[in-house]
Amino acid sequence: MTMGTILGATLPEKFYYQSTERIARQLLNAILVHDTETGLMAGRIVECEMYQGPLDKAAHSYAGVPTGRTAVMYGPPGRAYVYLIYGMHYCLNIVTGGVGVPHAILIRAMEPLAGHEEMLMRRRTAKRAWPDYRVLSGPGNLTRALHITKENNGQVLTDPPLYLIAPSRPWAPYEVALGPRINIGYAEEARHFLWRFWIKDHPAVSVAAQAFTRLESPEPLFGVDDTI
DNA sequence: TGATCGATGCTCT
DNA sequence: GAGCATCGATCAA
Repeated sequence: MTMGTILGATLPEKFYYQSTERIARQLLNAILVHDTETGLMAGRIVECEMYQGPLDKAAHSYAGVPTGRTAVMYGPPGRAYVYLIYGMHYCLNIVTGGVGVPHAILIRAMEPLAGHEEMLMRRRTAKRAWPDYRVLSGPGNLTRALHITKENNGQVLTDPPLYLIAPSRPWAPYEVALGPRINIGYAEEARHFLWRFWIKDHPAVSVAAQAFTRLESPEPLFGVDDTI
């Protein structure tokens, strides 16, 4: 499969003005592209988690006041929020929620579609190599493979180098699984919210907690037929 | 196959 | 100064 057969239209700005919950479900239909100096890399999003501002004790924006790190979340939606965690891993979020409403969606896993060699090279360590289908599994792993860093923080997602597109043809049928988010045990009642979405049984979903609490039908991608 | 632990630096209190 | 939206190596079984 070539990129020409995969790539469809770039998701427009108004895609990001839908509710965070709707965008999270639709992201499971979308493709993230990173156009770098060393080549174009792309993957289908298969797992994500939403974080919804002051109502959500797990969110960086829970305090409700912008800080140096979280300022991007308070700005217009459709931008990248990238932060460093545990001193060594970057995590990529898509800002949603509208200006002043600090929501974001963490991308946790993707299915590789283009740039496999580049991704595998970036993920390789001294002792291990990963199978192709797991090269973008895990929030820290996918940023490493796709070379997404602090440099991407605040970038708009409607233009290169980092942008979201619709596939040029529908994906195979799938079910959407919902469950609690990963590694937010500190978040009290919010740790029970079913704010993690993934494609049921997809092999690229991050290893932990495949067990789902609820199943849903896919959410059609915004305007895929007639609006873009 | 699963549990544990160390790495490593930034952000916010 | 404490803790973190993680990962990979190691060790036990």
